[in-house]
Amino acid sequence: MLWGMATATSSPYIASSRILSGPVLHSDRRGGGMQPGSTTVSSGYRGDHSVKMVQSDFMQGAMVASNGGHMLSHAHQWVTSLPHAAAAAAAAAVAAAEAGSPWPPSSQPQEVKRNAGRDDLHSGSALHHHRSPHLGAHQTHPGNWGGTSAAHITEGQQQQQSLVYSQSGGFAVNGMLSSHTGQSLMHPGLVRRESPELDHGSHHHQHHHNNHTHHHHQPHGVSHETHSDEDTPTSDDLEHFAKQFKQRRIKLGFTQADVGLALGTLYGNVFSQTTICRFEALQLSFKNMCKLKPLLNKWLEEADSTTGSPTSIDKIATQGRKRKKRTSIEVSVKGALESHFLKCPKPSAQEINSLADTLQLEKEVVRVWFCNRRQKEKRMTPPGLPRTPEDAYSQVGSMGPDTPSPTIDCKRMYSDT
DNA sequence: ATGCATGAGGT
DNA sequence: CCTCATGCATA
Repeated sequence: MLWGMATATSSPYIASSRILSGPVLHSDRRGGGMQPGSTTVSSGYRGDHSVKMVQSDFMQGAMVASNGGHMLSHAHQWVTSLPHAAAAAAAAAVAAAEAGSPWPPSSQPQEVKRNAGRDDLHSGSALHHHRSPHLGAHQTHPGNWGGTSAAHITEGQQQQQSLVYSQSGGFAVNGMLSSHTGQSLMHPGLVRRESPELDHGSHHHQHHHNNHTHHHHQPHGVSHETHSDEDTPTSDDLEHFAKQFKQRRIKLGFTQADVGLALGTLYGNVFSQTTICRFEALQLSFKNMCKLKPLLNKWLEEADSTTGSPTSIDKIATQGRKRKKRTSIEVSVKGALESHFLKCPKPSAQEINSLADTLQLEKEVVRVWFCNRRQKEKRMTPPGLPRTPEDAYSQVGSMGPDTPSPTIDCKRMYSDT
């Protein structure tokens, strides 16, 4: 009954009552209209209307509905909503994860606050974004892990939002799921294709992250280094965890997609392969990493405890709405954009306009490109970091407060798979 | 594994 | 319009 309202309110993509709008197309046109022969792959949508629905969307919708009752207002051009009865296993959200922990050390103002899961022992830090969450020792260098530290990011407006998902279903929680797609259900031990770097926590890979988020434990409580806990982890923690997580995951024979799905059935939040992948590669923002860690950690526990649990899983439908076809930007154009980005990461609307014009791209595309580019800049692991097993470059980081890191570029790296 | 995209929130 | 969390679609 939780979705009672959802059904009522219904949104384009919710399969509440059969709204079947069928392919209601609007003459698409976003921004400026595409140029003929431009790089963009024409065709805003393809003609396949598959009936799909993403749980997350569903949930979100439901939530919104229950919360305020207001939800999306505009139908999208590309949307082709489809009715679909959904049998989801999710419910309201209690959630609470008040996301809030930003990078410990960073000039960027952000609230530091931990979720109210349970313990919260920090002494009442006044938590005023202004250094020292609880230990305030650090805080120096700018933000940015890979040092790409663009000096240009001369501003610091960063906000954050809270996510309100998560819920513990009182039901339908059957731990692990293994997709019998062909690679699950194996036993740890013989799986794994090749993993040069094997376990053991004896290796110390100190990365060059200038983030000297030293891990000193709190004045009281938690004092284990095997942080599997939930205090604001240090980036070191995260890195280690991610690494370990990946290892285990692989050993257990799960794919990133499996995990994402399991998380959904397990805790209510479904995640895509992409997200899991990015987590493992530390390509998420620090904050985001912190938020996901606990979940993945739980999964891990469940996973190996359930060793061999043959719960079956069902592939729920995916995708529901039509997206604008992904625009492929030519390399040369990308180069141009890159250049501009270096000069000015945040071009004004007008600059974007002219740029778009010059490059013959839709304004929107350019705008989004910059947004994505900026986001990328904020990820923990600068793309291209010697993340391969063989890394181990002990480059010893004595980098202090500021890491120049001139090289923002990053080269490819080939790894397995 | 990643590139481009969508959307919720905030200004 | 931005930031941020996420993910479809792709290379």
